[in-house]
Order: sequence, then structure tokens, then C-alpha cells
Amino acid sequence: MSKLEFWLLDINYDVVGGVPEIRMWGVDAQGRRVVVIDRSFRPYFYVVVSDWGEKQSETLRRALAPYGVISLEPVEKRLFGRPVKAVKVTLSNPRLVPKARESAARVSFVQDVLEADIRFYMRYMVDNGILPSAWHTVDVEEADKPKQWAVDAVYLAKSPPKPLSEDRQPPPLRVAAFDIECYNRYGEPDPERDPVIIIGVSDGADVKLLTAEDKSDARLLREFVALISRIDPDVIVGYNSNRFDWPYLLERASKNHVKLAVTRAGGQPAPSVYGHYSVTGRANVDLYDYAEEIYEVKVKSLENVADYLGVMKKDERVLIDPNLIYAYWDDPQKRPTLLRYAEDDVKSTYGLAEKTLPFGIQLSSIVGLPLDQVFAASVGNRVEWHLIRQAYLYGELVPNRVERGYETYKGAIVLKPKPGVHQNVAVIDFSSMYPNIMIRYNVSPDTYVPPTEEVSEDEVWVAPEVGHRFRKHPPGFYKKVLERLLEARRRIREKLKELDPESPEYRILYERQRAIKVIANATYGYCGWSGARWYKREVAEATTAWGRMLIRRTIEYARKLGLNVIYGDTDSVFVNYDPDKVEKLIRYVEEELGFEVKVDKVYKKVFFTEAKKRYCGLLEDGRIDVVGLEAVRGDWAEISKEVQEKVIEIVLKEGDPWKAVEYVKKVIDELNAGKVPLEKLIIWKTLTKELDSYEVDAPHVVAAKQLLEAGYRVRKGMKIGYIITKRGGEKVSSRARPFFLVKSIDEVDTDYYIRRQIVPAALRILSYFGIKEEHILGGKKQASLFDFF
DNA sequence: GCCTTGAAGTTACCG
DNA sequence: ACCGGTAACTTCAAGGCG
Repeated sequence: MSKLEFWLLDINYDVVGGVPEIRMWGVDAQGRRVVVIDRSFRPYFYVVVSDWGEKQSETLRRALAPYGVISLEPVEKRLFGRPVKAVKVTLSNPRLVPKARESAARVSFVQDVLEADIRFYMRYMVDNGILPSAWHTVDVEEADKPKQWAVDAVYLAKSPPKPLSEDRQPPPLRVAAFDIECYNRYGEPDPERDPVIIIGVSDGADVKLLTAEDKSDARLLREFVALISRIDPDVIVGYNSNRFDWPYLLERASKNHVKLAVTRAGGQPAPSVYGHYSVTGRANVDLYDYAEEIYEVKVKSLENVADYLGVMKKDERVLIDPNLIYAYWDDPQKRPTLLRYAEDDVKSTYGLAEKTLPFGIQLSSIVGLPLDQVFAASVGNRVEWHLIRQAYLYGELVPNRVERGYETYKGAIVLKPKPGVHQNVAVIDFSSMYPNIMIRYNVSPDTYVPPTEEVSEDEVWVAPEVGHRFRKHPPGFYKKVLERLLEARRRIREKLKELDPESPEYRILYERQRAIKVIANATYGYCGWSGARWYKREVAEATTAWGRMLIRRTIEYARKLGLNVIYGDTDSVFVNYDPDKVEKLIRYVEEELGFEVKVDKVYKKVFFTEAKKRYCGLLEDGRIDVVGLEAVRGDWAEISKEVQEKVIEIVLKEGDPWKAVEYVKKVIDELNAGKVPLEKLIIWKTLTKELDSYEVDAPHVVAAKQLLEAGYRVRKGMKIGYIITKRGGEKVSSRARPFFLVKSIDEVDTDYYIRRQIVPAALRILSYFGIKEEHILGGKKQASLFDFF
């Protein structure tokens, strides 16, 4: 027997000779790739019973007999904080759990079946405190290695692994990025018909471009399998690989009778939870999932995301129209360009992995989902897995998912801003307001006291406005969970202060505290989500009610101090920066209200219109913040955003709105002269539902229908880029066309872009200064129409 | 039948 | 499949006028 330290990369299970075995794929301290097998674990679930004795035990045992029941064990557990009579039902085979669950549910004294939907390997990790993307120590015995397994050693665990320090660095991981190009002469490539023509693979040092000869990809697929096997990556990354590359490769492989044996167990990738493909023994990460969370990037193409993250600048790489890939392939002159394009794609993908994996690794170990699942899982699922882990530690049963109706409740307060330019404004905001409210007032489903229940007043916190009551003691589930998270984050931030920001340790811990913050902040939203296991409307409702109270009291006190409250939203107040008074305000909130606030930023100048949630400000270092305005929205043409940004800059930095008018006029002249590139006129909008379920023919819907007609695949979730042209009727939508079908500026309805894009975006700022449309369009034909009225 | 007006539908933002 | 609050656009139908 020996001790093994390993970092857990992937986990799965199989049933061998009727015995389930957990397989933990990882990297050990010497950099060897290992599998640790545990055959001692058995699946189980709980039944909540109204009664438990010899008779019930016999009945249940009989009902479950066909499913290999091993034991029935009454246990002390709680559900939503209340002790319940529960029986732990242990089975021999994880695959029989669903059937056994149904059977158990039919037994008369069984009130509920719980935790039967926790996947077997997740169950194993939760129960043993095992964390993916983290180090463990385990007593092992070396075992025979099945010959198709691509690892250095296989071990049998003598007992379950134990987690080591969470701050320890991950081992050096081998990462491979891949990207495929398909023949697409007939539009969207169809794996039934169109071969894969290029597969690019990068291991960070080298890029290999595998190509198909004569449009036959059987050999190409075999080469890909061989290359992956040679690189033997721990992490395989792609861009949209779960939705495109993997399913496409698998289908081509099947057509060509090639086994896509890229897993460490010698098998093929397999569809798995959250729409991701599992590549056993490796982490298969789709970076598109990460990109979806970068809201600053509106059109989430690989080149845009790589550009934004500073991985590869758009103007320093080869870009070709994806629809013309086949043409570049067919033309020997152009094929080298296509190859460079494929190379840039795969290099960008690798670069993206370098930027994002450190965060992914930390998120994975905090919420407890394997690295390849954590990006693919929704925010709700991430929070939920974090909660499931904690529930186990507290002896709380995991509630079942239940179908519920949708309920609304009141949210945060947004103040009407004071319009105009304000100098020297401090933004004061609450640190993690909602998590801290839940901690302070013990807001949780298990501490909630229903109206029917009588308790003495001093035992409960009563939420303002809504009157929901929560027991002060004992600490509720959410409180315990959030306190632990915030405390961990505090500790890490303390440690960060002592580290060199350029060091790898710093990077790891920085990403870790960021991941913790993300989960803590999402927990409030989770509790108000009707799909949540720990959903309780009153919990969410009380949290926002306390939030409103806090912000109101803060504003009141600020005014009492003589501060000018200019604006506020949810957990922030904007006041004139009088350091003494601001200091007093902060002390008041900390001492009287018991919450932490800080000066988040100070604006040299900040400008508001009458609208909430939209403003712009000049910071002391000369940077400009734009919030909510057209310039930061993805559904305005680039030209309008550019104009607004520049107008804001002129107004804030030079204080001369009329100078901005001159600038806007200049841009309009350029547009009229046909000097504005077509790309700046594209308007992008998401297709949020199926095309035929739209009630209104909005411009992007009309454009999408044209795409469909032209033979393109149109799917929910796509961003549709369109340009408004002259051709068509009165309705804007009748003049919308997919952007790439518009070939010349002459087709463009420049009047639309002037009157409905550029001018409104500029006037959003300028109208406060008395500037009107005719001042911008002055002297032009359009203005005379106005004068007429 | 034409024009105005406001509601409804839609998207993307803020915190 | 995390929440509610908000602005702003386009379409569409109702209402007023004649």
C-alpha cells in the first residue's frame, strides 16, 4: 500500500461484474496521468416515511427487491431545517436507481423520495468531500492497467481520497485546442453529405493542420485520433465544440466506420449533462460557453472574443467569409489562405483557454462540478451544486425539483436622476448587499416562519413592507453558506495583499476570489428562481425589501448631512463628494445599519438625462464610463454608437455641446457622401424565439426570414445582422436585409440611419443642452420639413 | 379611409 | 432556465375625424 497525491481532472463510473466502480482521472504530483478506482461505494437515495418499523421495513424491502436493495437504514436528517423520518435506501447498481425510485414512491407510507436524481459520481464526491480541479491524497494499491487506457498507472483506492489545501497550484496541464472546417458548397455543412476538410490542433507550441484528400475524410479522422493520442491532452478546448465540432466529427466518424477513440479510456466522446460532450479522462471544455458570459462582446464569434480578450487582434488575422470555405478549398490559389484562417482559429482558441481556464478551474473546485461541466452548466445549476455540497455537510436533505407556477415580487429601488452635468460625484455602494442582508437577517427557506405560525416578536426578524418573518436562531442554510463564502473571500483577499501581482500564486488566488464572488452574488437570484430546489419566494421578496429599506435610510441620512443625492440604483448612491460628509455617511451605515459601504468611484463629472439606468461619467484618471446608453448597447449600429461615444467625450472633457453638434454634422456628411463603411451600419439583434412564434414582424425577424429563404439555417439564439435599405415599403422592417446581402452603400437608406440612429443617439446627450434635431440637420432638406410644422 | 395615439411586442441593458 | 426594474424601439390596432 502507498500514498498517492493527485489532482482530480475527470470522474466517471462503470459497472464491472455487477459492481459499480468510481474512476477518478487525474494527474499526480510527479506529473503522471493516473486513474484511481474506488469499488467500495454504492448508490443510495432517501425515502421520507410517515412511519417506520418492522412491518414498513418488510414492505419496502419487498417493493425494492427487484432492484438489488442492499440495506434500509433509518437516519437523522433534516428537510428545510425540520427533522424528518428518513430511511437511506442503498442499492447495488446505480443504473437501477430510477426504477427503484418509482417503485419506492408507490409505497403507501412513503411520503417522498429524495436525492434519487443525484448522479452516482457526484454522490460519491459530495459524500467524501472530493472536489474536482483540486488536490487529494489517497491510500492506494497499484492495479493492472487495461491496455486501451491511456494513463501511466491505475490504482485501487483503499479508502476514499481526502482533499488537500484548496490554495495549492494546479499541476501543469497539457491543453490541446482543436477546430474543424467542413466542406459547405451547399450552405450549412451537413455531416450526412459534407466531409470535414481541415482539423486544426494546437498544443500551445505547435499548430498541426490535418487536411482531407479528395474530400474524403476517413484518413483525416484517423489522423486526428492519432494526434490527440500523441499529444494526450488533459484538457481539450474548442469553440462551440459541444454544439458543432464534436457532433459533426462523431457523425462523420460513424459514416466512415472510424472509431473516434480520443478518450483516455479508448472510447468515443459521448453526449452528457448540460449539453456537453464527455471525453473520459480529459476535460472537454467548450469556450463558447465562457464567451456567452462576456456581455461586453455583443457578437460572440471566435475572432471577436479573441480580440476582446487580447488573444489575437482581429486585424492581425486571416478572416474569410465562413460561407465561402468550400470555395477557398476548391481553389488551389486560395487554399493557403484557408489554411491560415484555420490556423488563426485554433491559435485563438488556445489563447482563449489560457485566459479562461484558471477561472474555470477555481469555479469548478468551488461549486464542485467537473471542469468540463462547470462552463456548460447554467448559473442556476452552479449555485445549486454549491448548495448541494453544503447541504450534505449540514445534514440537510436536498429538496426535489418541483414544477411551480411563476410568481413575481418587488425588486430594488431606482432613483430618478437629477438631469445635467454634476462635478465631483462620489458613488457609494454596499459591499455584496444581498448576501449580507441574507446573513444579517438570517433569511432562508428553513428559518422562514409562515403567517399561521405563532412566535414571539423578539425571536424573529421581520422584513419591512412585506412582513415576512425569519427566526433569528439557529443560523439558516443560506446564512451558513454565504458566511462561509464571504469569509473565504476575505481570507484570500488578505493573502493577495502579500503576493506579487505578477506571480502565478496571485493569479490562482485572484481567480478563486472572483469565482467565490460570482457564486455568492448569484445566490440571491437563485433563491427567487422558480426552478430552484431551494426556492422560496418569501426569501427573495424579503431580501429585496430589506435592500430597499437600507438604500432609503442611506439616502435619508445623506440628505440630512446636506449631501446632494443625484442618483441611486439598488445598492448605490451618487452624492457630491464632500469627504467629511461622505465619511460620516459611511460611518452611519456601518454603525447604525450594520452594513459595509465604500466609495466605489469618484467622477470628476457625471451626466444624467431624465432616464434611469443611463448615464456617463468622467473619472479622475481621464477614463470615461458609459452606462446603459446606446453606446454600450449591442442593438445599435456601430456608427451611432461611435457618434454617441464621441459626443460624450466632447461634452464631458471639453464641455462644449455645440462642438459636438459640428462633429455629428460631419459624420452625417460622410454618410451622405457614401464614406461610411457598410459594417458600421449593421444592426445586430438576437432571435430570442423560434421564427414562427413571433407576433410582430420586427426588422430582425424579417431579415431572419430572408436568411431562411436564402437557404441559411436560422436558429433561436442567433444574432441577426441587418441593414435598412431603400427598397421596400413604409415599415422599417420591410426595408431590412441581412447585412451580407447588401453590397453597396447606394442600397442603404441613409435617411433612416441619420434620423433614427445617429441623431437620436447624439440627441440623447445633446438635447439636455437645448440642441434639437434641426440644429444637427440644419440647412438640409430634412430641416425645411420641420420648419414647415 | 386617413391620421394620431397609445398599447403591445421586443430587446438589451443595470445592479 | 438566477432576479426585478427600466428605456427605447417598431408594429399594430383602436379611436377620432370627416
